[in-house]
Amino acid sequence: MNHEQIIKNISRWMALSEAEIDFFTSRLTYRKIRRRQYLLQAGDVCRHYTFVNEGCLRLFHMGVNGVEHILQFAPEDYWVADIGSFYEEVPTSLHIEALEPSEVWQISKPDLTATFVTHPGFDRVFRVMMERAFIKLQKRVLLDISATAEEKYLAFVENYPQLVNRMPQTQIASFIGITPEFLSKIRKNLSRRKGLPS
Amino acid sequence: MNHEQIIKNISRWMALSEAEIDFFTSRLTYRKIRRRQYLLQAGDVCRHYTFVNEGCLRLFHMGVNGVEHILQFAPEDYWVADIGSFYEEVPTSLHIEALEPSEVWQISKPDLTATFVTHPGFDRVFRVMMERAFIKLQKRVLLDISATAEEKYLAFVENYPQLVNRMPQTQIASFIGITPEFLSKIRKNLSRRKGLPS
DNA sequence: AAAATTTCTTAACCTAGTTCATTCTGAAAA
DNA sequence: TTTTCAGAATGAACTAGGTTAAGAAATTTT
Repeated sequence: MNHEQIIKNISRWMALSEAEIDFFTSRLTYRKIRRRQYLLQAGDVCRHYTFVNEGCLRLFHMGVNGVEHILQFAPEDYWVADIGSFYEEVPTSLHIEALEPSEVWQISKPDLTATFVTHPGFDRVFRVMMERAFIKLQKRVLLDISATAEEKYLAFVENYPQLVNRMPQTQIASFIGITPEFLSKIRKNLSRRKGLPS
Repeated sequence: MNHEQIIKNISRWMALSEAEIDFFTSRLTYRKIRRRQYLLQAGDVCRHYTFVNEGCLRLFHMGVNGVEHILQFAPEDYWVADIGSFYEEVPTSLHIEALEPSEVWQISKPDLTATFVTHPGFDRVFRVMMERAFIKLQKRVLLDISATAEEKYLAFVENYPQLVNRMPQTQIASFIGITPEFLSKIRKNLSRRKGLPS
């Protein structure tokens, strides 16, 4: 429960003074979360920005038919929130759930706003964080509209190597936008082509 | 060639003082662009943030086979840039091209940086702009991984009503991620189902 | 206003990916 | 050690969407 990881994370984007770090960390809350526990459910307002210190969360949408689509995996060192719901304080249509027992830091909107007001440097930190997230998402859109399922899977393997052998295949399929059955086929093909040494 | 539109655009996110507006506008450059003219080509570094005052641009990717995929339409009142290339000053893999004769405001990275440094309020403006863009893009990802081609088209009609009867169908198809032939089918189906009054 | 080019439509055929049903596997309970 | 249960694999039948090609319509250019 120390701040090391989260400070390292935000310092990536901008040098921060002691005072800034102290102010920010004093506003954080630490939470342990059980597997399957929800941090956000459709209909709620997203009240916190969440930083994952350990474990893995997912941000997902659930269709009328009960079909789930994963918008974001959030393993260690990732931020997750429904940004629209958080800033506008409107009900979300998404869910955030722990896929593993996890530990997170959270900051509420009032506390984050206070941080922005008293230490404007954080506007820049969060601007740059948004830019990175945007660029990543844009690459994903390009894949989604242009690539085959196999290409999308290979891109996933490249982008989230730490998750490939950690998440059930059904979750990965739900992130890529294909059925688990088809992902199974793809994987078989790939391993057949590569040839598994005895 | 006055600043009305662009000032209105950025003021949406935050109240700006006279001084801030003056500083910012003094850094802007106005350009008229012919149809088909490129503002950015793969291999170049994206040197400007571009605001569209009139006309319409597109940000797109061109695959090896020559197939184009549109990441963003930028009609009046939109901003467009390859954000990654712009901030990192690395070569882009994207193109920005005018789909119509257009008129734009541009700001270079040095000028935008100067703006951030002397008037930190602009960090907030651009953070909020990024957030909006991110939210929109996240909705698009959800559609891309979950919806049928018809649903994607109907969402496009809802999101860009001003473009539906203004852009060639082939561009719309390239944004949605389907072939123009199939979009033709979808449109026929829709108009048949709706029944066109004599 | 003719020529040239781009865009749209249609239709026959093709395939990547889905659906559904069944079996298999392995880890956790008990 | 057996039972349970979620996840993974397999395969057959199906369908959304792609491909190709050719002609018709619309726009741009001259």
